[in-house]
Amino acid sequence: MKRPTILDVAARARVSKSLVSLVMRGAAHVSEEKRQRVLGVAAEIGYRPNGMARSLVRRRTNLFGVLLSDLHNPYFAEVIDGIQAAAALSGYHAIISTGDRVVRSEATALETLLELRTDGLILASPVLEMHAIIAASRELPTVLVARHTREPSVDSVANDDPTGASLAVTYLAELGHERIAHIDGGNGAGAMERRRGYVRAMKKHGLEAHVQVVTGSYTEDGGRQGIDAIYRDGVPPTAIFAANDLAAIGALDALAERQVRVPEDVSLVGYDNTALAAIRHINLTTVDQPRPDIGRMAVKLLLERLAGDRSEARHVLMAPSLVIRGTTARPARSTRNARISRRREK
Amino acid sequence: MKRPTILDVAARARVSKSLVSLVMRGAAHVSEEKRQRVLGVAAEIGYRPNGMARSLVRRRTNLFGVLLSDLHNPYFAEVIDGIQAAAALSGYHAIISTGDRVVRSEATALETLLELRTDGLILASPVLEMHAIIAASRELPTVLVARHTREPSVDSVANDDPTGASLAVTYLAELGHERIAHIDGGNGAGAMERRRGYVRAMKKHGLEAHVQVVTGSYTEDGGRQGIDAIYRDGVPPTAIFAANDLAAIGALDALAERQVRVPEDVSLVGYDNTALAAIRHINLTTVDQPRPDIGRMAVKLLLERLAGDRSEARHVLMAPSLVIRGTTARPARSTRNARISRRREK
DNA sequence: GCGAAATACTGGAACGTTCCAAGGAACTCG
DNA sequence: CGAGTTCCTTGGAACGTTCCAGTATTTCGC
Repeated sequence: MKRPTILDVAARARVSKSLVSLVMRGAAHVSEEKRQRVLGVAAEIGYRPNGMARSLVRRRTNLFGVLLSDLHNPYFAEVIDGIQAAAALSGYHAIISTGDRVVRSEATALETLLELRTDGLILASPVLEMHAIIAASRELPTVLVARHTREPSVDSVANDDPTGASLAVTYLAELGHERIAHIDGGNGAGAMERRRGYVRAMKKHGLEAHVQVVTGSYTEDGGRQGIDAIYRDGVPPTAIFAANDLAAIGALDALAERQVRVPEDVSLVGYDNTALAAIRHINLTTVDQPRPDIGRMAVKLLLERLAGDRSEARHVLMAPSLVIRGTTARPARSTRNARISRRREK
Repeated sequence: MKRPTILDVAARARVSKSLVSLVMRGAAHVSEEKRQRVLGVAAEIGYRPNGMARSLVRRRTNLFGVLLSDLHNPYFAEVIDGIQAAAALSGYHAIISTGDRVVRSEATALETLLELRTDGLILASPVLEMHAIIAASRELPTVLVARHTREPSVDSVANDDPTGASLAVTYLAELGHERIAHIDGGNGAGAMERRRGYVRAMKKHGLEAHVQVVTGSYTEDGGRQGIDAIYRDGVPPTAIFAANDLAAIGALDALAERQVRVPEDVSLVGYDNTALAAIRHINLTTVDQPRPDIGRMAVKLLLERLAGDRSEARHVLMAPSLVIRGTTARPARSTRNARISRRREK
């Protein structure tokens, strides 16, 4: 019942263990006769090389460890698609682990990955403290995904949040909106960058007078609270840019309760282009991140380090794009002002 | 720059490698003095045991391999929560791999897991052929999740789909509905069982005359097509049980297009209780599967096998439950018939 | 037809742990 | 106080591979 080893195959095929090793690795310069014999015996007795033993002597596992903050976030599923595709092309495999957004369990998951001696580490939006990340990066190539950093010792790849926010604002401004409010993501990852991008874009379009940022979060409730704040006083905006899709959906719901129609009375843009946004029932205009590309880039950074091509850190920002769906439209005529009207008539 | 080994620690702490090994594993009967010395040196030079070497000699990895058909399905995220929690309690770690619903890449992912010598295998709704699964189950404890089987050599744990369907139908019947239609899941996993459960429950409530099954699928489009079929001819039902949440949402959308109000004109029940269903904007009554429990049970089955407690297969069905939200109500009075009215008045 | 080069194969030494048998020191008990 | 325990500690033998240095054997060029 014991698992057969390379020695069992060798004995049975009447060759040395070294030759079996060569055959299993597909090496050249092996006679066809013995190759067939070894392969035959291996299949017959159900031999499968022991990856642990191989890794031990080769001192590499061909494994990338991926530490995910949260499996529930469908965002990461697509990043992993990219990781797996790129890793497979170079003969690597990804093994995924998670710490459920708890620092302690994330640390033990990381520890397991390090003990396993994975050849590289991809940390996707971890809640880990930066010093733990830096410590890991000293032991093996490490890339931080979807968490902004300027740390000189660890590579990173993230979405270009300011540009994404700018895409949303620019699109709304070009539709003719001026009073564009932003429901922000509180202190969520990238929320600061999106907020900053919103403000900068508003200024660029000469709309600094209409800048309105209300506090929200990356949740349905955050969006709902944002709407409450926006409609509490003053002239309501004609367009709202929410920090992410979930907040946008919360906003959508709160707007419906207030009998405010979308997009007739107010346009709404989300961020992330999650599966939710695509649901016809929701049909949300949103900013898409190139998730698979982010995963592929993470692997590329790892491979560069492994090849020894590079020792200084790279911080890559991937360009987002706008996905136009049904929650955006031109502002109602009454709210458009003269200047915009004129411009549109040119 | 080379990673320190147990020998480096031993030399520096002036003890034998065996003692270092004992200290690192937290063994009893080690003098406090040497323990401190070893621990101190280990921390100082950054020693971390090599898991590969350990696994090689111990002939176990304390790793469970989890092969996922599809990371995009949030369903599995919660199953994995349960797996990780239960595994951690017994000193195991889960490593996750996926084949993106492609038989070929699922097979190589499985191969990687086997070469890694994981101690157990959890196959979550794989698209793999059954013979490959049986082959794997001969090499190590294997449990099949969310894929029904009666295979005597491999354990399985799944949701009790007929019971879930019955919960939905029974609830609708008790609300007073008689014409309850079912949009099925085509040949998706568990679709047959849900269909069968629907028919059986209808009979149990004396509603066999109103059984109406239309072909759909586990997608938004499937739900939309189902609605088209239902409203094509005859008297429309007062309640619809969709094969899953996605189909229910497609149905919701198609119903809105036809100006049919939910739940005033027709009640709608989904299946799976995905995050989508909970969104206030959708607020779908649905059947919940105990996902974390399914994961925990999978680990339990593995541990039983590893302890040698059991050699014959177990096929476990977990009980689902109904989550009542906003898409269900009593049928409009005009459509209720006398018999039910009488019964309700008792 | 001879030396060099290519081809085909081999045994032993790693890789970094854990396990085992054993041995010395210190304690316990009648 | 002597024999048996218990407490610490140790070196050597695995675990299952790959790598390296080498040894035959064959092929090749001139």
